[in-house]
Amino acid sequence: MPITIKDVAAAAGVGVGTVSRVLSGSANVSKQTRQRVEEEIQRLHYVPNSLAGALSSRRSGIVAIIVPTLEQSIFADTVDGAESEFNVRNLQVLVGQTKYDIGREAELVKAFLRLRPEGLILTGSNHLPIVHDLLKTADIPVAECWGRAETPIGISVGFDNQAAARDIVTHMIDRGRRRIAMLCAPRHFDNRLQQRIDGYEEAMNLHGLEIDVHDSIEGSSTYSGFHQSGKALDRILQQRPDTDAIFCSDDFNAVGALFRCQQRGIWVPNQLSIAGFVDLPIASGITPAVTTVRVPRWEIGATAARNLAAMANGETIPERIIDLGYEIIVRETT
Amino acid sequence: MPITIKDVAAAAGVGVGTVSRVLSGSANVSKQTRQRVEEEIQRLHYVPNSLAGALSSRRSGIVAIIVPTLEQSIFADTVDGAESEFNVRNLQVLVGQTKYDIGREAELVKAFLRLRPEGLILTGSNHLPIVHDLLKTADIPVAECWGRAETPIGISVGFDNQAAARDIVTHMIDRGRRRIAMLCAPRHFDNRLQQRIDGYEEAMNLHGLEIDVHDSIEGSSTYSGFHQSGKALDRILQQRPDTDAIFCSDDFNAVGALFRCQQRGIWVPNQLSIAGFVDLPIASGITPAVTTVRVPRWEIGATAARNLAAMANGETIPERIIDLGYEIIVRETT
DNA sequence: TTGTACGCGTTATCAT
DNA sequence: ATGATAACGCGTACAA
Repeated sequence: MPITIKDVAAAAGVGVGTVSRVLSGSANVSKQTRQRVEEEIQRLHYVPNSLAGALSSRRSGIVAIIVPTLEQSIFADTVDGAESEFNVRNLQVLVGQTKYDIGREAELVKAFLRLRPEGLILTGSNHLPIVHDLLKTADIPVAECWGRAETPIGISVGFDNQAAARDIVTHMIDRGRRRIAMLCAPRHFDNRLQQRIDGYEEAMNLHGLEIDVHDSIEGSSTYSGFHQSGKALDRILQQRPDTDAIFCSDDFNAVGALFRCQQRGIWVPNQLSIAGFVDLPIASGITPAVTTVRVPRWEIGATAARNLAAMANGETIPERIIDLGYEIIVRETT
Repeated sequence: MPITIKDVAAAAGVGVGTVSRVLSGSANVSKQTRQRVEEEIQRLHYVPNSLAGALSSRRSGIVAIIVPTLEQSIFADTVDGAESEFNVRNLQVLVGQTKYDIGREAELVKAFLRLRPEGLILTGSNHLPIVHDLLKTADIPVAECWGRAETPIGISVGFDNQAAARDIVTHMIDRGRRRIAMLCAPRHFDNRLQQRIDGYEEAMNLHGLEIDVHDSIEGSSTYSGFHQSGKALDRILQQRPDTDAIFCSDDFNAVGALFRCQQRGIWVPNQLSIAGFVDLPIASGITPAVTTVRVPRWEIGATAARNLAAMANGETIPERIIDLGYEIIVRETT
């Protein structure tokens, strides 16, 4: 019932090979035949079956990207970047969300691999052993994102979370703060947040300051609003009223803490200094604007996509570890 | 080189048919053979080729969703919902961003259709004619989202944008506001924003009030921060200093306008009333909390996915037009 | 319960 | 420049 390349060939009075050549833009087709074939393609609304093409050519034209979540626009921006770059290269993009579950990541990898993608983007570098096995035998270009993997499966595209955290905490110390607490989002099965904690501790230790890390959320539930960060702020100040600065593992928590300060009449930054991480639009939008670390979340996806596409075409990538850097954005909260 | 079902069959000493049955969970396989086959699958890290399977079975296990953008987390939440529901049904999800370009949408549809998806989710109901043709001959389940299409291609999953806008503007009128301006995001090629304008005008006309619609951004560039909404607010108040309320086409613009008010010392809601649309986390997070229309953005994706999956399985859907409704959330800015 | 063989819709090779 | 035909890797009768 569905119309195939044979129907087109028959209608145009040529062989299937010729139609295939027209479709792939091969030069070895005469002007007239090409036009006749193209007319039939139009007329019959013929849509080539890529599944069959992929099976034969061993190139699926499919790529995949797996992120923790599409909420909060953090990784969504990475998917945005990847999709944008893949799109212009005629690569179709599969997405999957792990919801911070390393097991679901493995399931997604397995499912995607069946579709024989020409490249795969993963978030972070903490994967189940089976994922490593699968990826090794699949032998396709792989990019691990958002961190700085020392021994990446394929390539690594991201930035140094620990150094970024260290730098922004150092900035607060330079501003005269001494009792700096850290407000941290749920760490799930991810190690990027741990790296940020490490960076915080690195800076604090270097200056002989006391470490004080708090979870923004009790238990392991997922982030659901600014009020949670506000309550976490309350807890911190209750335990240590002389806290003079708070480093948050992301802007959401920083903004939530800031709102709570405004409600309680705590003067930011004079009484309390606040810094975030990621640099979401809201960080620069609110007053006072939030000091934060700008991370290249869109570029991470875009760069990973570009490199994967190149590798899929047999090109060789100069650097296996691509560090896109970060930037300390000093605003009004510090 | 890559290992196929034949390799597994040979290794397990059975026919390919048996391996296929094991893979599909068919009951007609003896315990022992099944186990032997499964062992070999494990040992060889065999990953079935879905491209071949799809070609043979005529079921790709692929679905696709096309949204305007993944920025701002508005449609990203819809993709989140869709992915979540598709995922539990073992359907792999292709995503595409139109970037508000109706032509890019057509290209994406064309490209996705080659992969023979079992379902397709589109945003809105304004498509190029070619898209209608393609979809008609493809004959697959299609869902149009975020609006309330009267004559959907397949099904429609969303809410009544015009009624929602009308209701929230009516709410402001009920609160005693008379000079209500509308601050509108770039309308691109989308008609949902036009429907919100229609709703605003409907409410205003009903009460004999004067209509005053402003673009949040000069030209057609895309939204890039709260300050743009702030400048738009300045323009509105400059032209009509007696404006006593502003209805914004989305929360970003509402929040941007609110921030500007705070900077300028304009007392919200007493001096100026502000309402948004969508109900993003920031609307309830900031102080004063923003009155807005809560729209079921995650549910839109999830519901579309569930119904598409059902239709792909040959089930019949009771309603072609699924209206998920909306909710006026009155907070502190009105 | 199991194996065999055909067909799915392409691409690619080889003649012509 | 073009046509015929063999893979590609799997599902699925059908036969055994």
